[in-house]
Amino acid sequence: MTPDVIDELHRRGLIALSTDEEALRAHLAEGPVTYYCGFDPTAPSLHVGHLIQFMVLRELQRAGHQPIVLVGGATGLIGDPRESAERQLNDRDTVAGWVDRIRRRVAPFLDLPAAERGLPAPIYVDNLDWTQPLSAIDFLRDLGKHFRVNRMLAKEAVSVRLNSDAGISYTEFSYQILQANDYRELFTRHSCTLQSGGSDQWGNITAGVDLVRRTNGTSVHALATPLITTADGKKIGKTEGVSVWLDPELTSSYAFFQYWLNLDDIDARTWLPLFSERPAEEVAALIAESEERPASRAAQRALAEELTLLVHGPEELAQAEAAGRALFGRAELADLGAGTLDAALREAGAQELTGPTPSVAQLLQLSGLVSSLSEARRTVKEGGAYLNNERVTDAEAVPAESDWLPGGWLVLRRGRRTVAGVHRLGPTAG
RNA sequence: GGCGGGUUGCCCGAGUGGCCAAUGGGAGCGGACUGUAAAUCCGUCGGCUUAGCCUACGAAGGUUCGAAUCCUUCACCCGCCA
Repeated sequence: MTPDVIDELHRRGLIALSTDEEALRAHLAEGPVTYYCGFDPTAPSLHVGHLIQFMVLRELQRAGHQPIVLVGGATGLIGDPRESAERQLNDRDTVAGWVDRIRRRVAPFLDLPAAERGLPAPIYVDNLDWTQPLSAIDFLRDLGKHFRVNRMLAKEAVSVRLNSDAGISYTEFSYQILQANDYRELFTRHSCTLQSGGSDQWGNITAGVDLVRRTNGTSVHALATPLITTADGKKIGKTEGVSVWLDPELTSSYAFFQYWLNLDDIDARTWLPLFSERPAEEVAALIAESEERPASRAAQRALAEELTLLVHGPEELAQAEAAGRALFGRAELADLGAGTLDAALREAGAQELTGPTPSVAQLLQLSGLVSSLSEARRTVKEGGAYLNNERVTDAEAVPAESDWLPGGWLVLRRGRRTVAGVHRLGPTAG
């Protein structure tokens, strides 16, 4: 018999909040349970923070339960209240596009285990399907009657906003009703009896639990993952101020791999159980290794490998690793084969150049390492710009013919670890 | 609808006629030290054809030799009253 799912989720630190846990445990033990987790399309892609939800979904699937993945085509149009400020509404076409894009990228997490190991294949739903047809009368009579404004005001996200200068729009205030209704719809349509989500969603999740109980008389269940932050209290998944996305068009597999590899020691150790599906003993061994020999970056490496494989697949993982070795290894750039260099730089980020060779400052801007010429000049002045691994001292200097590496490459680097390539077409002779 | 308060750079927040591209803090970025880590210290932090110029202090007008700072109108936010 497989170990109890709830125990396993606890072991990994994936449960921060739960409705009656013993009742849930018993419910899961009775047989396959249909459960869901929702994702709102607030951007073209999910980011690494969302991975934690898939960890929960995968554990439950592995235990034989039936996953439903909801993409919030409707709730994405309304906006979940954030504590900071009102959201900017996105137009309908944009949101619909994001729904498609997110759904496509999410498929491998649950479909693959279904195909490979005969686990229950996920059901995909969009709450636009049942929210769109709701009329104002339906909404106010059939749903609104079940909600006490007093309780709605007490939800944390709402009360924080009420007490802030920003206030809260009626639109966002209504959000919890829609999410609650999702749970009710999935309960009636698919007998869904468990919802998981982030602890920041707890208010919305319990609103759904309450609604189902009130309208159907059934006690359904809920789980929430902890809010994952770095040791210094920042949100997961931001690097250089930029989100780390799951979509390879927004974050390359190389950048994704590097994100995990560059975690600081504390975060790598605390996050390892959360994100790694390795057995408990292996996880413990990796943490011990990381503590004894931090320079081995054992925990970081394990996360980078495992998650790049999960999100991007085996070929992409191999390339991301090779690129990192090539660009950060001890080898001289000139000694790398043209093929290796080519692959590495294309992973790291490459720009094509046509026409005469511009100055170093312009190359830095072209490569995307800096966003303006002023910043390029500043970076050079600060001693943070490198051409082919050699520090650049004159921003206006133009690389010589002899600087072009085999295959037509210039390797530009900003700071210790941000690398990009500039490639020119045609034969390098000339 | 009335009265009062507010809107400054990525964020917080000073600045109430010239010395303001704008104090300070945070974030970010770079350097040193390291292990492609953290901490620490130092530097930097609107743009450009960079000893100069341009654009910026919610928006639009106006006063002035000169405005983020004064006046008018508009928009939005907050509070109190109706």
